[in-house]
Amino acid sequence: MLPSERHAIILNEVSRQPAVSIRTLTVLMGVSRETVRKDIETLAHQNKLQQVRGGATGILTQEPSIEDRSQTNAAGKARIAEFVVRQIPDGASIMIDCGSTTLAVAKRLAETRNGLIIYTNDLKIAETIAPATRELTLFGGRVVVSEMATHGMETIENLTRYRAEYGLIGVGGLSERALFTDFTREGANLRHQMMLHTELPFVLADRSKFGVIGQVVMKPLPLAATIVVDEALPQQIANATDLAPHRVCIAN
Amino acid sequence: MLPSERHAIILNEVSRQPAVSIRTLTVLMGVSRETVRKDIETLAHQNKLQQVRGGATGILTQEPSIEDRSQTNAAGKARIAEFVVRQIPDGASIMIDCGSTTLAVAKRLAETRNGLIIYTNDLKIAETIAPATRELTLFGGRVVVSEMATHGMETIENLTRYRAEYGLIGVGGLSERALFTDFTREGANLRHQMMLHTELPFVLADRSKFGVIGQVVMKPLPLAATIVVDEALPQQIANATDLAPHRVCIAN
DNA sequence: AAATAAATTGCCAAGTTTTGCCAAATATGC
DNA sequence: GCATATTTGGCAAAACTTGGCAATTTATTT
Repeated sequence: MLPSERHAIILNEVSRQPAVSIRTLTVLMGVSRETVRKDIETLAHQNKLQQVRGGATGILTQEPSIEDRSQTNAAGKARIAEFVVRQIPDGASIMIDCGSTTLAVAKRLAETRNGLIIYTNDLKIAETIAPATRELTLFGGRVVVSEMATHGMETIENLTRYRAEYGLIGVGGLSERALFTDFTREGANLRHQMMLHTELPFVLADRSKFGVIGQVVMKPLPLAATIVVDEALPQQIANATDLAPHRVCIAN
Repeated sequence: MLPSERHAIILNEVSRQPAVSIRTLTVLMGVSRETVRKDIETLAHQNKLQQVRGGATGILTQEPSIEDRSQTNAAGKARIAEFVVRQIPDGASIMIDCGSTTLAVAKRLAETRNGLIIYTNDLKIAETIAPATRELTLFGGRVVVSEMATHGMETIENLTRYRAEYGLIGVGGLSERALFTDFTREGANLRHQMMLHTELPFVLADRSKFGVIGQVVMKPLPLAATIVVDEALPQQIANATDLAPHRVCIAN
């Protein structure tokens, strides 16, 4: 039994089960405890699995990134993600905006769908959803390092060449006075263009966005846009007349 | 038993099983250890299988992730990285090709430089080098998932808008007969364009590329191109006349 | 619930086996 | 007879096993 064979077996085991014990592996492969332990050590060093006392577990793809925004109202974002994913079938073409809310949807899509055709300007989303794609297109341009996403004129130029069935679009804020707002002109412009280039744009706003007013007011949404929130809109916002023509869905 | 017979048998074995040991093959074919080892060496060199300690495995045991490729000749790549980084000052503008060798350089740049202006088509490189950048531009286009980099016509269109002082360009193979080669037409084209859009293109080829012949032959390099290797070129390659006008640096 | 005993596991070092690599000798094919 | 292929032998490096001991976990007793 070659080392590489053993490695393949171990990786196969941890991929099928949450964890494997060294003991199990020794009888399975007919080598000593110590050998198995060192194999696991090697593989752990390569980030192929995680070494734990008595054996190994699969790598936890959930890296605890310093993304504080992803933590904000994570439960609400997960509910929105679950709701939106139910509307989208395998093989759909989707344009995905950057942001923590859309990232939550991308994660869920990666887990439950495949053969997708994806367009995005967010590097992290691209990486997350890559395994579930048939085609993956990244809009080029200047990278805003704090968001790890491309923005600007060139990005929009890139974007306007494409058209997708579904759109997943975030917002900076959603308030009574200004309705949809964003923090940068470039971001607002990009999001608006995304909505224009998708058949069914979903505008995602978890409750941490309620009452937030950004510096840039967004143009009125296309009529096809569906607004998805994780709890009922505050009365003042819901009454805003400009919101009336749009479908508002509460994910739960 | 002819060499070609043995090769056929070995390839047949690795295609039916995940791995074969040298020992098994010696009794199967009735030849010595050393002969089998050299057969495997030959076939591995032709990319027909993968040589591992004690035997061989099929070429597609599992997708050769970027992490794995980064580990082949990691020491050589690190030396190349160290050498190249010494040529590049803080604040320089650099165009970086995708690949494991260029990734090694990007890592080192991130550690020791800052205020860089970076252009790249590789998502992983973008993430790695982001903290050290003053400006970071990603070329858009279709993402090749196995490499996590954009390729194709649109990427080249994006690229041709820019111009940088330094270029870090990888290669698919470097051989006597075909000189610089690549595995895809798109990749070769992209790399060529990158060289045309930089003042000082560094072509990086660690020794794992020596003797490798890709399907696509690259156009002659611009005269400004400097070739960086981690050990002296084999004599046959060094003698190739097309290489004469270029500066060849050995990193050590 | 606390203390103790038993079993499991991690880690280390020494000893054994296997393997890679090199060079010389031998065999094979043209 | 010459060039190439293969085997052989030897050495160093790497991998594997074994046994021991301390640390940790689990079971049992008080």
